[in-house]
Amino acid sequence: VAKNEKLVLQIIEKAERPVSVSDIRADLAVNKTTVYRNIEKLLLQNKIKEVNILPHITHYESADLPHHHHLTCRDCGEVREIETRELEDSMQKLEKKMMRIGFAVEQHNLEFYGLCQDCH
Amino acid sequence: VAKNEKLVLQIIEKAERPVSVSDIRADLAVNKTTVYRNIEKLLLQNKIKEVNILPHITHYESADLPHHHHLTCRDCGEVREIETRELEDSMQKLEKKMMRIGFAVEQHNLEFYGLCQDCH
DNA sequence: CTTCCTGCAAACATTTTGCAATTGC
DNA sequence: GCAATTGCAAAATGTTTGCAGGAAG
Repeated sequence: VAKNEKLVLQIIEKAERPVSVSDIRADLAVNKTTVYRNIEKLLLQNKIKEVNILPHITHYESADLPHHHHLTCRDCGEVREIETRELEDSMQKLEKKMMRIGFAVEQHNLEFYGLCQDCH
Repeated sequence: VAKNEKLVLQIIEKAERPVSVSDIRADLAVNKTTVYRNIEKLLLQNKIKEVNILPHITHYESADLPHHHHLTCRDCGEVREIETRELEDSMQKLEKKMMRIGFAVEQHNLEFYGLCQDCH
């Protein structure tokens, strides 16, 4: 396992919120190409996941985290993880329904946007 | 109301699935800057909505459509609208819970990805 | 005449690719 | 020595901005 691959993974795992490529580069003095390539490897190994907490900038988080979704403040950008246990039941029912119409759901992406307490 | 603004809106409204800027440009021979600027106006007037059916390419759809979400095939890219009425109840409960912890949810974004019948 | 709209070129941001140099077994 | 990893420059996308010309009222 290459050194930078390990370092990129560590940065993603230790962060308390999803990180972007530029977040990683702020912590690790390597070429951006190297970052992208290591992210690709980590995605293929299912060690990290892509998340879309904001349009146009892909963020990544550890794949070891329990299933959850995000709450992002449109003002300060704060990101909070949110438990959606109740929702997952209805979600699974829905996905089974989709299966019956021939669509095999592999993934869902749920993001909440709004204003946090401080910005409100 | 400018001519191109109206034309962009018509393209978005008549499409049966969310369209990207390049989809619009394939139908309308105007500069890309014009498309982006008209989209911005239409968003401000709440006539259209941004949707993230795929990473890295913003799509738009009419804001007149009833609230719904999308099912996107990762192979052929087919997009289907999906009723999520059951889900919206649990979703609203969740959003009220978030409100109680001081987070005012303004929007949620829910996308499903998988394989359609043909690609399966 | 004045405001709004458009096109063009250039800038920007994110991501990808080709190639040559380097590292590590 | 060979395969995997890296850096650099360049390209490919998607999006934004400044400016000048043209359309519309």
